[in-house]
Amino acid sequence: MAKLAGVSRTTVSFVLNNVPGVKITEETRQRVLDAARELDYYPTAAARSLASGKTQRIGLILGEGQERLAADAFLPAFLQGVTASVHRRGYLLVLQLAEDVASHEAYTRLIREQQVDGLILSGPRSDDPLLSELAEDRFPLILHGRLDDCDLPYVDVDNKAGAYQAVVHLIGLGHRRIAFISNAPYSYSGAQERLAGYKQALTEHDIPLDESLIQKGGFLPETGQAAMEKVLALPDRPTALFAASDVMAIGAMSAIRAAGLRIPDDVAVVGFDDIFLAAHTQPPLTTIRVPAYGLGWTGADVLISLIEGEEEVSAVTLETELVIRDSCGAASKAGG
Amino acid sequence: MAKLAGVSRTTVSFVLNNVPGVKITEETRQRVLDAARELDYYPTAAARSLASGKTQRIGLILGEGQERLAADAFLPAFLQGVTASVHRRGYLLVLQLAEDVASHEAYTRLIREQQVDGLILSGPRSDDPLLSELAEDRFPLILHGRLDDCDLPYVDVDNKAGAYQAVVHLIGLGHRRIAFISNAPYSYSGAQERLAGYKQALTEHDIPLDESLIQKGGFLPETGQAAMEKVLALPDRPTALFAASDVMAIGAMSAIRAAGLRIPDDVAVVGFDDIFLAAHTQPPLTTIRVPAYGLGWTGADVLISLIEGEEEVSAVTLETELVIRDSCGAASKAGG
DNA sequence: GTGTATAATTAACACGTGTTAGTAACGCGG
DNA sequence: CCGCGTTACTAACACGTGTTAATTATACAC
Repeated sequence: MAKLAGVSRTTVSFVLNNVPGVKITEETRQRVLDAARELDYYPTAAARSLASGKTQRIGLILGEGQERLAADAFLPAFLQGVTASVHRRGYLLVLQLAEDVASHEAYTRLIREQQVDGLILSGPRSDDPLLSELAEDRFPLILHGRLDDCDLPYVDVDNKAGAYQAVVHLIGLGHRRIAFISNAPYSYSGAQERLAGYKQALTEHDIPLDESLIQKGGFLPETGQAAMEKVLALPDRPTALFAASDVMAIGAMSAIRAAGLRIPDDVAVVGFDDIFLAAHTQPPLTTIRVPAYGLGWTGADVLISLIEGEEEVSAVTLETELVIRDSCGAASKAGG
Repeated sequence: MAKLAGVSRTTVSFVLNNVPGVKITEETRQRVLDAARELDYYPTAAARSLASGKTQRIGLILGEGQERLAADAFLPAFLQGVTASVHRRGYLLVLQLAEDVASHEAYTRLIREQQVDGLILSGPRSDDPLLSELAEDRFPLILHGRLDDCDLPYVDVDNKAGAYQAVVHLIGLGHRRIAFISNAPYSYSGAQERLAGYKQALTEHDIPLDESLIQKGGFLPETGQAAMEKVLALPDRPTALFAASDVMAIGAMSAIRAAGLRIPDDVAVVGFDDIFLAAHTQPPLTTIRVPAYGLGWTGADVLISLIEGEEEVSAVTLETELVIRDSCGAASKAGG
């Protein structure tokens, strides 16, 4: 305690916390600050938390299974955004991975032990009863990824609009038989929304839906490859593919090459995510850019605002951007 | 407090913590446990920390700049390993990213505020004075990545042996002009070690070193591409490339294709890391597999052992593994 | 000078747990 | 019935901070 150096102790607390409504002489204030600097004083987190009831920490729960996480080229930028925001607000980040978010053990401890002031929950499940319970308790909670039958605040990218954008681009290039490979099981709302965007684009351009062109993908590139093989085996194979993730696109491109077809001449490809390797596939991948950093940053920022009671935010949706490279054929057409 | 439900309060602490050397009747023990279960009691972390002096948390500092992190296809598996180990030991993980580990603000707060019991420091810098200071204070600290002039315990992969393995493989396929592209600036010990392995392999096989074949890479694929372009412009271009990271290999492959050369026929390529996309490049990449999960797991495990005073560990080095795919030409040679 | 409002500081309590020292209950030999 | 050792429990203190209420110093008007 820095009281030894100065004169008081309560005063130290007032000075260091800049408590409003308390008048301190400029002289004593300086004396306290000097002493703190000399002793290299930092208040003990545990004591502060105990007394104030705030931890100055938030938790990030990543509810992704092993395989999804391993193939998540997205996480680094997302984490970067989260930590940047958290750091700016003077908080710390507690990270927890869970095989399955629905297994409560993952975050009940964090909440019940009061390890954190709030949570970002990535990959929520609609069948999680604890979620509604937390919502009732008004525990500060932000979802990363929309949840249909739930009014908890969330942060997400506009998946449907992004997919729509991608497919309209392909339609604009003259394609009418466009295959779809999902980025994940449809229990993930993101997968549903990207499919919805695909369908909307086709419908609005009077192109009939062909269920045989719609394939399920997973997280690993192999699943994209397998899905594409099925589609290529159809009697009337598509001239274009919209893969709902870049990883799926990369797997699918392996299948297309293996079938002896050229990209984009025989099959045009558009992906989703714009992972950092998308610019270095063969050919470079046209894709929908997702602001991973921004998602993380916003999620943390909104959560902390919620914790500090500044505002009442319901939901934030970030926009995507079409990045045109070579795999869709637009570049060569423009050139020719 | 669950004392209301039972009879005491100190007893509750004894029962829940299973304090050794204290005898409790089986009956009261059950009564306490029942009450705890009924009230869904969890001890408050802050109070526990304050009283015990332990936080049951460890910190992970990632000292990677923006660009490196964005291109780190490695982080997910590493994090998975860390969190799995941390969780198993009943700890929590506090994650902090720092543009530069040498900027102390990144972790002084964590230590001084006693937010964590120990730290894993990734990407340490030898010019960091605080490191030796912490070493003297005997603050539990594990480095991820070796540091030459420092005797702090570390966890790392055997970079030199891995590189040696890769280059010997190429030599075994008949190559004698083998280019090298580093995975990072040489201020990173890992980059130095991989270069050392390359040199050792050549020397042991009586192949003279050609400095013009040794190029500096960075973190982004573009740097690998640029490095390869330089090498290909040489009058006597190499027949093989050892890229010290898969990301460099992917960038280099773009350059090789752009030069109208075939892989592996004209230039054989071997990478390093075995990121999850390595199996889906064109052609699939032969590479050195690094146990990212194991690195994370071991780092956390060793740190916690250190914290709990179980053992005195100095350093752990994990082995790499050669994964043969198509880009080195071994497969086609075997087939033909 | 006296009373009163205001400014500056501090004493004292609270936060919820771990832990040491001490007390009450019990058994048993004498 | 007493004394002593063992067992089962608890009272009381400690951890380091935030915060309210009380205390002392200062300023000002009459």
